[in-house]
Parts: sequence; structure tokens; C-alpha cells
Amino acid sequence: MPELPEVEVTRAALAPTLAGASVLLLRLGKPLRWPLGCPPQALAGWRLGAMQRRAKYLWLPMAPPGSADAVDATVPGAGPGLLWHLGMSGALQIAPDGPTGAHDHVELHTTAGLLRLTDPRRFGAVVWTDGTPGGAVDRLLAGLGPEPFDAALTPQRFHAALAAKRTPVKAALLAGDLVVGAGNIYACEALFIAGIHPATPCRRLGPARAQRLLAAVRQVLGAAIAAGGSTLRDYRDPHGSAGAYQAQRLVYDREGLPCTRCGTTVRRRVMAQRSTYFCPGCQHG
DNA sequence: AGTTAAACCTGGTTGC
DNA sequence: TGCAACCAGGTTTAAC
Repeated sequence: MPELPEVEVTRAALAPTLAGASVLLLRLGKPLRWPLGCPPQALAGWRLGAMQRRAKYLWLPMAPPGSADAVDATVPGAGPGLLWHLGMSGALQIAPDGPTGAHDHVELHTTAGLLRLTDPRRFGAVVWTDGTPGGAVDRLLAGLGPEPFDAALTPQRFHAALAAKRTPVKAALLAGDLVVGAGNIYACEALFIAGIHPATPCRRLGPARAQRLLAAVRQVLGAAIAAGGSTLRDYRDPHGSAGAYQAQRLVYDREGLPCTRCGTTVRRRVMAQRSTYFCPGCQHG
């Protein structure tokens, strides 16, 4: 479900609320994708810093009870904290006090309110680390590609990364090796905007098309963040609102409809195990 | 080494 | 109406 834009919208809404608060109680429901990694009661009294994002992960830096100093905004995984992932159907909300729902599998009671992770499919996770290198959090963060809005990711570097791969470009985008953040919706959209056929082998993309693809990824992710993300089904921002970007989709879920650019019928093909929507008329291999 | 399938889980929609 | 089959925003792990 949530791709980078939805995760970023969630982060932006939660960070100001949670920063400076303290943990009162952590309650777990049904098991999620990965175990928490510590006894939930061990987190009582820990203080929270400003939530950050890396790829589709959220990082909540924490500090032990005691000191009154502000919690350092550590690089994700570098100090103590909780790493969150929304999986396919997860949403985080600061909930008003109310009954725990059937799909509320993590409830972090804090001095700033109750943070709930609602995740029907339970592909999401919350993982604790004390900051010791080599743990579960480190392993999850290791090997992630560059952030899409990192200035260090130049068109030249992006092209060089493409040139080293022979997989279909759609699969490479989903894998996050070239750039993180684009999931199935935004990978389809970015390839459409760039006019590139999703089955094109990465190495076939020259400097000009590489530059166009990187710009398209940035454009679609940026526009989706500005629109509050996409809500196909489950996604809600921390205020409970749905995203609006799905109304701006150009190809995703438009199988059989005319291409918004050239009128050719949009097709759907399963690639990298995911439904891939593209226009055979104006996306070239 | 690099690419592809299977697995995790629930619920909504589609088709017979 | 009932039920089976298929589909869904992600990522790890095991298998060719």
C-alpha cells in the first residue's frame, strides 16, 4: 500500500506531535512481519525524538528515561529507536481514546496521545533497536538504494546504475536498487511519464532516457506527496484523511481505457509479479 | 551472480 | 445466494 509519498505524508504529520513525548505503554496485537525485538514493557518511560523516513521505513529515535535533554535525531538505526514499516495495508494514526479495533496491532501510548498502527494484512512491522550495529534494524536498512530527492543522486550516477543492470526497468524500480520509494503505482506512473516501456532492460537506457526517468520519478513522487498520497483502499494519513493522488493517475489501473497522452488502449501485464500498466503506443523499449 | 517464484495475511471483488 | 478464484500499495527468503 503505502509507497514513499504515503510514508512521507505520515511522517510529516506525526513528527511534530511525537517529538518530545514519552512512552507510557506499548501494547502489541497479532504478530506482524517481524518481531519487536524487545519486551514491550521495556520501552516505558523512553523519550521520543522527531520521526524520520528512509525509503518506505519510518524511524522514531528514542532515548532512555532520565535525562531531560532532547532526543538526538539520529541517522536511522544509528542509535536506539523504533523502525516502522506500513507494509501493504498499514496506516498510523494518533487515535482518540477508543476501543482497539480488530486490525490495530500496535498501540504506543505516549504523553502526546495514542499512536496506533492499523494493518489488516499484517505485512507491516515495528522493530526495536538499542543502536547496536548488526541487528535486525541494520539488516533491514542495509542495501537500500539512494533517496529520490538526494542531490547526490545525479542523472549521471543514475545512468551508471542503470547501465550495470539487465533486468527490466520496472523490476529494478520496484527493487529499489536504483532509487528507493517507487512502488507499483508510482513505478508505473514514472515510466509512463518518461515514455519508457516497463520491460525495457535497464542497460538499454541511455543518458537522455535515464535523465528523463529520474526526473519522472521525482515528479510523480513529489506530486503525490503534495496531494497527500494515494488511497486505493486502506491508506489514511495520521488525521484519518484519504490521499488524493489516485485521481491524478495517468496509467495505473487504467487497463482497457484510452491512453491519456496518445489514445492507444492501455494494457496490463504482470511483470515482477505485479500488475504493470503501460501504453504500448507511447512507451518505448 | 542474477533473476524469478513462493511466502507472509486479510478482505474485497468477480465470475460461475 | 454461495462459493471459489483472483486481486491488492511490500519485501524477504528460498530456489533455478
